[in-house]
Amino acid sequence: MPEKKTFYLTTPIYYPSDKLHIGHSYTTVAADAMTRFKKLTGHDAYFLTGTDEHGQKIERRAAAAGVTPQQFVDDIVAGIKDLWKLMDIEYDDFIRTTEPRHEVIVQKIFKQLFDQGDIYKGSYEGQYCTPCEAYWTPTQLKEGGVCPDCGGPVETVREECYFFRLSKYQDWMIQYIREHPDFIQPASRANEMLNNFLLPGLEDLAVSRTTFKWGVPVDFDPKHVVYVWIDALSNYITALGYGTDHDQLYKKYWPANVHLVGKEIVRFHTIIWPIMLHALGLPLPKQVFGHGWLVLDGGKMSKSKGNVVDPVRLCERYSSDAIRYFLLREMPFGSDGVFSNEALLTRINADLANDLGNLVSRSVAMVEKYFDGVIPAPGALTELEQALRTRALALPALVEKQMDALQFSAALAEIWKLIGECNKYIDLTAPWVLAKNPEDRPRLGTVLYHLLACARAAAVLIGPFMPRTPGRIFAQIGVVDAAAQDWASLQIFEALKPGGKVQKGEALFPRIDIAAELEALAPAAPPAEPVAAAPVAPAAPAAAHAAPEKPAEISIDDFDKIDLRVAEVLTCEKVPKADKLLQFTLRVGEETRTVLSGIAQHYTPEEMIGKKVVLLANLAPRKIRGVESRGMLLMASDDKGNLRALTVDGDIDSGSGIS
RNA sequence: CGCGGGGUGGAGCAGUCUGGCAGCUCGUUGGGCUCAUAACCCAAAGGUCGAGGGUUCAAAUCCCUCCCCCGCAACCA
Repeated sequence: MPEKKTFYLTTPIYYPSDKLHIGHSYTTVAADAMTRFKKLTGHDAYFLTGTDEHGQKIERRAAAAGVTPQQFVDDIVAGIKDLWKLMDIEYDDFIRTTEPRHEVIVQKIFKQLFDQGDIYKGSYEGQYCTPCEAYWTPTQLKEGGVCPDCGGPVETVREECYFFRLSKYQDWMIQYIREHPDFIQPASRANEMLNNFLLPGLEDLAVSRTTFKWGVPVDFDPKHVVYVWIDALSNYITALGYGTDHDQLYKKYWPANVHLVGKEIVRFHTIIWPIMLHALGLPLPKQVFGHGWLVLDGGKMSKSKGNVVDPVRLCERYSSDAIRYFLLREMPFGSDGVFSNEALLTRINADLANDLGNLVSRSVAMVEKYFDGVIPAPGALTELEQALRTRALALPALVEKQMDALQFSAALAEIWKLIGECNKYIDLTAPWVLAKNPEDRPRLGTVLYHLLACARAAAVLIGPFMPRTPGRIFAQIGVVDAAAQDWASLQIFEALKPGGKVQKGEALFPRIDIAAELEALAPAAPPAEPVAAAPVAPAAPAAAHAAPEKPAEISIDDFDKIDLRVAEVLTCEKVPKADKLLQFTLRVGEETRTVLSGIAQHYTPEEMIGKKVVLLANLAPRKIRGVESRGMLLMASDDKGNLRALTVDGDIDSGSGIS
């Protein structure tokens, strides 16, 4: 018996500063499906996921929440593990970068790179804004060299810091990518890396920080902590015990077959990580696959838009298998895809309820009705059965081919062709007609047997994608033998034994009333919006849409702090090199002032000139693009991305107060 | 000229590398069937393949120019 082929697969380790959303589920479900598929096809597969728990952001979040960083991440990680359980994610290991097994090795790696001269101590000199605690590059600074964030002065600060010699390996990396066209997938991302980062030249990378404490200390220089690059990326080997004296897993599984990553972090996995490994003298992962994003109707998912999709809610409502199916089926794995509730529900109804669920239901119902639930033996075959068998027997190879290219959607489409064939086969053979003539009874048995046999094959094949469904199908169609549930059994069309009993059960995927569900899924009523019909809406500054929670109740005294004025637009022009900015000159009573507003995508300058608009007049001035903006124009916006300016009903002098 | 992705029936997409009848799912319309979860099956309508030019016997596909959309960056509500 030869050793099983190993297959090591990873997801990124997620940053536990918030609950995860459906996008994280997407990557992880894909990894899980791939792992299950490899295990099903006889590989020794190993699936790693985890969390990247260090860094300033978590340190601050924890402080804001009044807990230690460790408590903070423990809490969120517990929620992440619950989510993976809910979605039937069967990882072989879950690494947390705060675990000692990881931290010790990170220190060791850092030390080794330092000792061999690939990490050196230098200093980072930059323009630092103390109130904002941020460095700015010369190009980011505003006119007059002030902080782009707060408009205050910056100072040249020199911070001691360790650097990793990326530059030394740049040419090697370029050559490696060119010589290994499969290393970065999809291929278009390789071009992106070369053109954007490698060919222009790599700079050495700052790999330590002294500005925060929540990280792995550099053991030989403890005022530094190891920055995210070396800390987080190392997880893929520290989890395997690399660098310890119990490194069997590392020896067995490294190099990884594929790192699944979102397209936003392809860069780190295809430049920094390979160079790190190369410097350590270790082999590189065979492939980094940068998949696309789930994009929402209204654009990218983001907390500030309040359009984050919560996987827990969807799984509880429609079953994790249905959600897993949707994620894997809806779009090709490399591209972006649109997520919408309607698309989800349509998929569930069309593919799972109508095609698959109903096929099992009608097949089982006929066996019960015509054969008292006993699986009939097949008799003589016609071309129809031959065609069905040919397709079913060819299917495993087709699915495997698609899976090896990480084309989950295409793999599922192959399986659904068989399901479609079966539904058509029922129509062509019309078993209910056969049932009326006793002499057609053998033929009827043949037809029903083939339906059950195909359902069995489909059930085995969908297991990696929808782990809960095969068992439910087997129970209904009378598969009890474990030998009829594995990959090898797919080469035996008759693995389903005649004589067994079918058992009609609940609908596998109940059909959904889409209109009603869309209502139910609609987000809680959006906060009252400062709509144009209420020109003097005492609303929060136009950022209301960015805060899904309703603002706290305020008193009239609070409102009195806000100085709203009618302002007349004297001039308006586009700010060069800024997509969204319009620069206004406003008359506010006797006064003239300059205000910038990021509405260029909604209004042309010509449209605005002459309008009487509503100005928040006592907002602290702020420099934007080097121009001081004194005040803010009030805008109404909805969650569809529409934006309209508040104006005054009828004529009134500019400068008039608003209350 | 910052980087990248994209524009294909009403919607969402495949096909483009390697030129050869424009395809899939959903939706719409008509028909069939009654085993089944009002499911299933068949058929039809619907496309200047973003625009223009070029190469070719032949272009969604290759070359050139242009327009538009999205993401990153920048900036902003």
